[in-house]
Amino acid sequence: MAPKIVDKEAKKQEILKAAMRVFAQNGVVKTKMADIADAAGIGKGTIYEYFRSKEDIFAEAYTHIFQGTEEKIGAVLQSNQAPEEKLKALMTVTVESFFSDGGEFAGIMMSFWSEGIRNKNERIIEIINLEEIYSEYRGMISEILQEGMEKGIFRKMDAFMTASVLIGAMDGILLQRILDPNIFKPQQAVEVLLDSYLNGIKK
Amino acid sequence: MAPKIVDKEAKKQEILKAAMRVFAQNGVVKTKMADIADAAGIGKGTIYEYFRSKEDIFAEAYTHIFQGTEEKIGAVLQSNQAPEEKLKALMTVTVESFFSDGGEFAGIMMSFWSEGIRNKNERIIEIINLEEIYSEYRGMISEILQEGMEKGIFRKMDAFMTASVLIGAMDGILLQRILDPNIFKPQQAVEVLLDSYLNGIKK
Amino acid sequence: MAPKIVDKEAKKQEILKAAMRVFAQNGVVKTKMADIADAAGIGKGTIYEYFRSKEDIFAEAYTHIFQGTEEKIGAVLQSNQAPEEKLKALMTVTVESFFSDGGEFAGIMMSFWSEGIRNKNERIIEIINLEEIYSEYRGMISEILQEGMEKGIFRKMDAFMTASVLIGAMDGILLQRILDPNIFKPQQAVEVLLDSYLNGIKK
Amino acid sequence: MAPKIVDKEAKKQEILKAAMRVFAQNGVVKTKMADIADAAGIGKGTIYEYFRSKEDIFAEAYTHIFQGTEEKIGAVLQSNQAPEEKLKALMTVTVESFFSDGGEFAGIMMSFWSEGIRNKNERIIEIINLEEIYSEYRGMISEILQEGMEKGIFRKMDAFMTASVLIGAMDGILLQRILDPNIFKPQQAVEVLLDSYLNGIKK
DNA sequence: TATGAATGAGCATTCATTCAT
DNA sequence: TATGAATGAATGCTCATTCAT
Repeated sequence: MAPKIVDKEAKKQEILKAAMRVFAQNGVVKTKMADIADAAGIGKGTIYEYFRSKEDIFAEAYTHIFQGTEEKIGAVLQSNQAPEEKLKALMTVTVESFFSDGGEFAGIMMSFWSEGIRNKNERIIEIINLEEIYSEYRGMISEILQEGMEKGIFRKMDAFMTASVLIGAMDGILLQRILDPNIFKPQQAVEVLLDSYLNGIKK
Repeated sequence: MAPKIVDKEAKKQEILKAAMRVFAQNGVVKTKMADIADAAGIGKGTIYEYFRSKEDIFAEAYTHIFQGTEEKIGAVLQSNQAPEEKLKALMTVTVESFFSDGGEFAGIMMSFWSEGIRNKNERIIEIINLEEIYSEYRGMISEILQEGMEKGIFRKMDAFMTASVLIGAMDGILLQRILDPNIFKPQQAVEVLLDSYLNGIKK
Repeated sequence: MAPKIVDKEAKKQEILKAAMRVFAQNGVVKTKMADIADAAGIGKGTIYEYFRSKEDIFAEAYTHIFQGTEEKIGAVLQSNQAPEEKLKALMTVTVESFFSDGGEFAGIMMSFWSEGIRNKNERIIEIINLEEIYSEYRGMISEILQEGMEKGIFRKMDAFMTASVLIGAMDGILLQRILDPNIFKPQQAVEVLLDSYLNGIKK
Repeated sequence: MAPKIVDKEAKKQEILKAAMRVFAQNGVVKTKMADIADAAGIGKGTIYEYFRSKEDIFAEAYTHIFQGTEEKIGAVLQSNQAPEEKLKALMTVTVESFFSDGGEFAGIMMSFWSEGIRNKNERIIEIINLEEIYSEYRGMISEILQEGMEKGIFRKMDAFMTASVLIGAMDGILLQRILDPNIFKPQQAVEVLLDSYLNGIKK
């Protein structure tokens, strides 16, 4: 009489995938546990066998999405590319991770993002610490810029501020793209952004 | 003989201010009518003497914030400044309107923004149509860029894409600033952004 | 410095009339104090200078309507008419009192009636005791029928039951007439009712 | 392994029964969802597992009550009885359906009735269209009367008006009976009504 | 005396979570 | 382990009544 053998971890991932699909569609707040259960093709109660709460699912989804990205970014930073190329690679990886999975991630990210914003003072900050994320990201870009300045490739500039602007630009581009998926290809936007940025737009 | 004399308009503004404070803090969805009432130091029922519904308050807050900005932007566009200056003025006005009122607006804006995002397919879209807003804004900037290209000031570029990137950059800058108010002065960021953008960062 | 002289009683009646108008239109439950105030052209608070509560207005309206009718009915009963005529007069008076005032009363009566029905077990029973009203009415008709039997004009019958049936018939007629004001003239219906009743419909 | 097995249809009927009990007692408007829940011995939220809204319960209760009656009436109309008998059967069926279920139905009917009255101009009219009900009923009786006149059994009369009077009489009888359940047996009243009506009360 | 601004109890409905099976 | 029936806390909104002026 062995218990039914189920790969708990696999099922958990299945539920998580389902949840992410619904989160992306309706936003986290508007997603009901019943919706997730339906999407996963299981009963409402079953969710609680794998997750403690809705918030828990949210947190795991968040982690799931960012894990891959962080690794890829690390690889870029360790590479020997020229600062210019490194910058481009960094932004490309970021944008791509948003739109991998057919752009579905992007919608969830937006949800995380707005959730992160509105929960500035609450408990979710422990899970989604946008401030920290931005801070880290700023650091990485700053370093590349610094490296470029030291190597005489970039002109003198306020690296910190420029990093902030670059990150902001990327976020904003993603936002517009999410609001209107047909507006432009994100990858293309990154190129325009970097081209303008690197070369200026003035004659 | 006479009823208590109350400046209904003034009181309405008071409640609106209170609501905006709470919206900024907790986000629109998480704000309860009771919270607004508490913040305004009045009873729950009293709110309904001045506003029809929570959605109504939301809409009025939104209008309240954006009214001034739109007018100022119009003035910039009508001016005779050079494209370069016009671009700078446009972005400055936008950023400033976000941080007028001691930065409190910014928090609410973020709320509107994330609300606009998460409500993409619903009724609030009638009030806050982010897509439309972005579209208009893109149009305005595109025109300036076009003008600059025609006048031989800017080099040839994809005006639409560049406009998108510029808007995105601005949004992203604002977001970071809201998340961490001490990070930089938004006005300063705009300058860095435009400087880099206009002149490039490559030597 | 004499106080403003107001005929309190007159004003009270004015408010009552206004209330009755609204009751007739919307039903008692759905009528808000604000509606009554509006209809009376006064402030909400002023109503409470003349009535203790909404229920109080309801009770007074009820009394107001029935007072006249009861007097008229008393007169009929005291008259020397033949039983047949008395019966007709009684029913005519009742029906007429419902449709005096342009039929406006009828609507309120319906409201009182349904209110009386639905409040069978509550406090309003003290005000509107339908059971008692019906009981009295049955008594009056019974007596007329009895008188007719004694005088050999009516054939032997269960006076109590017949009285009940007659009253019921009248009520039901009024109800249909209220639901569809164009269906028939109430007076005409009473004639048909009594004619059938007195003579039978069988050849 | 299996969820609690519940006969949803049975439970729904249970809740409906409970609701009808409370409706009969307090009227629909005054009945709170909490009352129904208490009466059914369940939690407030559970009601919504079986009904969409309070209005829904109301509509179902209404349908529940009338379904049987309409079928029985149809059977009577299709029968080959003499007009006299048909009339009697029709009224008997109607009255009986009111007092089946120990007279509990009658109270709810009253509630429906008064609800139908007071909501003449609103949305509930879609559920309970008293005018239509009366109109149909009038038609059915008219036909029987007509048939009787054609067959030379009834004397010439205004069939429409007489039908109205008969219906009214029945309603009124029911009302009195509901207000005072000990007053008479409804079936008995119908007999008196028809006897008087068919034969007249005059010698 | 007259007023209407202010109020909070009250209500229908939603939904995350529990738990008997 | 899986389920979904059951639940009640929570929320937006209404309206009779109070009371400062």
